[in-house]
Amino acid sequence: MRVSRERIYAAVRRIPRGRVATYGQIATLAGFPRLARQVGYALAALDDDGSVPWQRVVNSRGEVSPRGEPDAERFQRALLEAEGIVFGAAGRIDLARFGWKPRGGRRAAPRRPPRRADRRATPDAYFL
DNA sequence: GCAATGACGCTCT
DNA sequence: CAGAGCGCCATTG
Repeated sequence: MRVSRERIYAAVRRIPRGRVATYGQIATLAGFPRLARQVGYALAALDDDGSVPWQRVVNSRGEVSPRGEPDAERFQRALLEAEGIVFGAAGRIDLARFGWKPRGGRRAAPRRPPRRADRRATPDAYFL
């Protein structure tokens, strides 16, 4: 399946002013569950003409994602604060309060059963 | 074509 | 709660 940037931008445009959504959330809304990285990539490639409120997309911990340029990060934070969003002491946004909860539309698809993340070291490996 | 990279996210330590 | 590891996959060199 091909990831469409337009669909990602369309989902971002749905985020109301004064609220934020996570990369994963946008990916799901755009129809590409688990492709959160692609969302960030699409936003990075965005040429900021003001038509897409990219500043309203944050990571799952409610913080502005670190970027190469620290300036861009502060700029994003300033934009959000201008919309009335409050940052906590740890530089995080309370998603329970400012997170966007889309009404209707696409509901969360049933999550695929988590895979074992534990296949790194077998007991034998320790025996060397 | 192959390897590295990254505005992410989840699990296990 | 913080860090480390790994899966994810479009882009880039």
